[in-house]
Amino acid sequence: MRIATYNINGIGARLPNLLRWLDERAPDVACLQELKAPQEKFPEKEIRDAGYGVIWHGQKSWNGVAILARGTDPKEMRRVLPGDPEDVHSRYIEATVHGVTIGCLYLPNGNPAPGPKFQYKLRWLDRFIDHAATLVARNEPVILAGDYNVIPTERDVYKPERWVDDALFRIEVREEFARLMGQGWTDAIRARYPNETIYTFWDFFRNAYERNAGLRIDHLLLNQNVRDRLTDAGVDRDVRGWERPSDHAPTWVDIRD
DNA sequence: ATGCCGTGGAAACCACGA
Repeated sequence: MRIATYNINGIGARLPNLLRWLDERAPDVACLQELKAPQEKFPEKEIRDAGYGVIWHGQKSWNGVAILARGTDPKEMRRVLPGDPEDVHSRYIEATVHGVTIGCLYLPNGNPAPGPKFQYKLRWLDRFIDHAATLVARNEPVILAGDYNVIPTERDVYKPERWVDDALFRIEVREEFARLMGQGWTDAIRARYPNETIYTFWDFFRNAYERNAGLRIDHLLLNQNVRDRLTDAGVDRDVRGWERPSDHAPTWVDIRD
C-alpha cells in the first residue's frame, strides 16, 4: 500500500499534472495540500473518473487539503485541527483508509520571522503536537503526511547557513519538530535513507531544480504500530521536472499489508 | 541577500508562498 503526500500548489493549474501522476504511479492514498480552491470548485468528477474516492476541505485563494484513496472512499475522521475555533485556515483533514489513520496537513509557512505569521506557525505546531499525542500511542496504524514547512536538520537544506533566520529552519521550529518526533514517530524518508541528501521542494526561480538547491519539508511520520511495516519510501523527484510542475515533488511510503 | 517565478483573485496590480 503506497501512501503519498503532494503539495500541488493550485489544483486548478495542476490538474493535468495530478491526473498524469495518479495514472502513472497509482498511489493507493494521496494527501494533497495547497488546493487554492474554494470547496465548490474542487474537480471531484475528474478525480473520481481517475478511480479515486476523495474528501477535501477547500478555501478560497489559499490553503486547502484533500485525501484521495484508490478504489474506495476515505472515511473522514475530522477536517479541522482541534484547539482553536477561530482558526479558519483549511490546513488539516484526517481519514481512515483500509484501516490506516491518515492525517493530511499543511503547516503554516511562518515567514516573515519574527512576526505574527511566525507566531501563528508556532501556535499551529503546538496544537498539532497536542493532537499528534492522541494518535501516536494508538494500537493501530497512523501516518501524518504533509507539507510541514519544517527543515528538520542541516542535512535537509542545500545551504543551511542561508536559512538560519527563515521560518522553515529557525531553531524554535526545529526544536518543536524534535519535540513532536520525541513522542515516538518515525520520519519515514530519513529511516529509509539515513545518510543521503533528499529534497522534496525546489524553488521556482534561480534554476533551483536544475542546481538541486532544494529543501526537505514534506514528511510522512509513522507511529510505532505501522513503523515495522515500512518496506520502502521515496520522492518522485522527476515529477518536479514535468511540464507546469508544482514546486514540490510527491513523497511516499510503501506499507506492507 | 533577494520572490528573480507561479497561482489565484481581482481588475490589469496585489497577496502569498518558502
